[in-house]
Amino acid sequence: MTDQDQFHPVDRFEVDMLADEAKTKADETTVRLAGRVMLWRKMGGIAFGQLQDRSGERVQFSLRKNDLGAPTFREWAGSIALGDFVGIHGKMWTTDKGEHTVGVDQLTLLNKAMRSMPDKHAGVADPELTYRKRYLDILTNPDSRARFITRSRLISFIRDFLDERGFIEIETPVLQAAASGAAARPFATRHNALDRDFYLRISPETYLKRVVAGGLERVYELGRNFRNEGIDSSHLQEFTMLEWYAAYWDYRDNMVLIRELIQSAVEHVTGQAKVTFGSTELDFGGEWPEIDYRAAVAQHTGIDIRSVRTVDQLKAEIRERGLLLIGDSEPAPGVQPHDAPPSQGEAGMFDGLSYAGLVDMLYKRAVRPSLIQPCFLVHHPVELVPLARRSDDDPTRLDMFQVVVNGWEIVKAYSELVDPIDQRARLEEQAELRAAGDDETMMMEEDFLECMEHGMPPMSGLGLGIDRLAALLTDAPTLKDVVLFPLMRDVPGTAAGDESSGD
RNA sequence: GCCCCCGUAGCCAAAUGGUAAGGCAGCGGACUUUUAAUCCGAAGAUCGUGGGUUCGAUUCCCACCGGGGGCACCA
Repeated sequence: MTDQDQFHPVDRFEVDMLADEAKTKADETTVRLAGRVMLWRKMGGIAFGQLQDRSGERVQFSLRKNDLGAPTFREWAGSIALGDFVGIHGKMWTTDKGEHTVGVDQLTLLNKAMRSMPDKHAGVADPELTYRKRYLDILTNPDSRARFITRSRLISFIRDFLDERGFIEIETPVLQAAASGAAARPFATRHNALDRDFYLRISPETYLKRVVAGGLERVYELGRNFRNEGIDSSHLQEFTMLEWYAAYWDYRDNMVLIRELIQSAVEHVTGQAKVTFGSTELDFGGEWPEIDYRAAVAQHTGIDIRSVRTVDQLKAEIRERGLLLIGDSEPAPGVQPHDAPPSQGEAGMFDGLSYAGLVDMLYKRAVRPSLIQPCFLVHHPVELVPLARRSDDDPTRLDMFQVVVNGWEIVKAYSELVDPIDQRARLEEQAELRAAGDDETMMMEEDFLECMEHGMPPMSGLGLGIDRLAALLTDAPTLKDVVLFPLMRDVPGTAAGDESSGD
C-alpha cells in the first residue's frame, strides 16, 4: 500500500445494537451497528454483505444504487472488502427470501484489513494455525469461539459460587524462592537486581494456608501455575487452577462442596447434567461413587499395597505378575500394548522409582484409564502426598480424594496437615529424596513451617484443574483448544524473545 | 526424550519420477433482492529447509525445522 492510498483508521463509532438483536427487528427500524465484514457480494446496482460482531451472529446489510445515488454507491461499494471493520446505519428491510437486512444509508469504514481472510467456508482448518493465529480461528470458527465463551462463563460462575459461600479471592506470589505444594519440576527465572533465581510457582498451596492461619479462614485463588513438563493432550505447561482452603473443614466437607460446584457449573454452562465428550457420554448428575485407592489397585493388579509395604517387595510383586514391563505378553488391564521394543528409559525408570512412585504408576496405568464417569478416588497411601493429613483410623492412608472424569484427575483435595512436628519430618524426607536426585520433590520452606508453628487451624483445601474441566464441558479434543494462546515452539526467523530493548 | 503421521499460493485442497488440478480470497469486467451469488478475463507456488539417489524429484532416501497423534514424564 502506498502513502497515497493509505487508510486512516477511524477513532470511534457509536453502536446502539448488536447483530443478533438487529436480525429480529421489524422493517423500518433504524439500527446502528459496527463489526467485521464476513461476506461481501456486489451485483451491479445492489450489494449485500454480512456483518459479524461480538454477539457472534451475522446480520445482512445492503447498499442500493437507487437509494444512495450512483456516485455514492460506487464509492462505498468499491471501498468495502472482506475482513474490513465497518460502522453502518440504516433501516431494516426484508428481502424476497425473507432475510432481515440493514439497508445502509450511512457507511463508516472503520479500518481496513491488509491481509485476506481465511477461506470463507472452510475457515482455518490447520490445527497449528488455529493455535498460532487464534484471532482468525475464533473469528471464523463458531465452535472455537463458543468454547472460550463457555470457559469464561464457567470461571465467573465459580467465583460467584465461592463468594456466596463466604470465600474471598486472594492473590499469592507467582515468583517464589522455593517451588512447593506439588510434586513437579518448576521453571526457573532470574531476578537481575537481586542476582538470584526464583521459581515460577507450581502451586499456591502453602501461601494460601499461611493466609488461613492469618485468620481469613476461607480463601481461594484462581490463577496460573507452571510446571516444567512434557506436552500432551491432557497437560499444559502453564495451566489455570482453582485452589481453595476452608478452616475447620475436613476432606468430607470438600467432597460435598465440589460435587455441588461441578454439578451446578455443568448445569449452568450446558443446561443439563450430561455432557458428550467425543464418543463418551459423561453423566455428572446424582451421587458419585467412592473408589478406595488401594482396593482399586488390588482389584486391577492383584497386588495389595496395604500389605506390600517396601520398594523391594513391591518390585518383586510387579515382576512376578509381569506388570508395567513394556512388551510383555500380558500387560496390566488398561495398559496399552506397545509395538516398540522395551526402551532403556522404561526399564531404568522402573528401577529408579520409589515406593510411592511405583504405587502411583500402578494406579495410573491399571486403574485410572477405567475411571470414566465422575467418581471420587479416596484414601491414597500416605507416601504420595507430604502435605496431607493421615486418617485417624489408619495412619498408612490419607484423608484425601480426587475427582476423576474421563481418566483425567480434575480435582485433588485433602484434609491438611497442620501438625508442625509431622510436617517438618515429612518435608525433611522430601529434602532427602531431593538430595538423592529426585527433582520432583517439594522444596523445604522454613517460613511455611514457622507459620505452622505459630498455629494453624484444622482445614481442608482443594485444587480444581480449570482447563481440564473446561475441555470436558466443551468437548475439546485437547487442552490446547481451551487455551487461547497455548505454548508453541518458535517458528524459525520469527523468534521475538531475545530482543529485549532495555525497558 | 522415543515412535508414527503430516508440511503444496493469504486460506482450503488434488495429482505425478519429467518443474503442479481446482475452489475461496485478491485484481479487471458484467449483473438492482443475493445467501459459500453467478458469469467472463488476467494473475498468483523456487511443492517447510538443507543434503543425497537419478539423465531428471514436489514425488524416492537422509538430516534438520515446525505441527498433529501416541508413549514416557506429570496434574
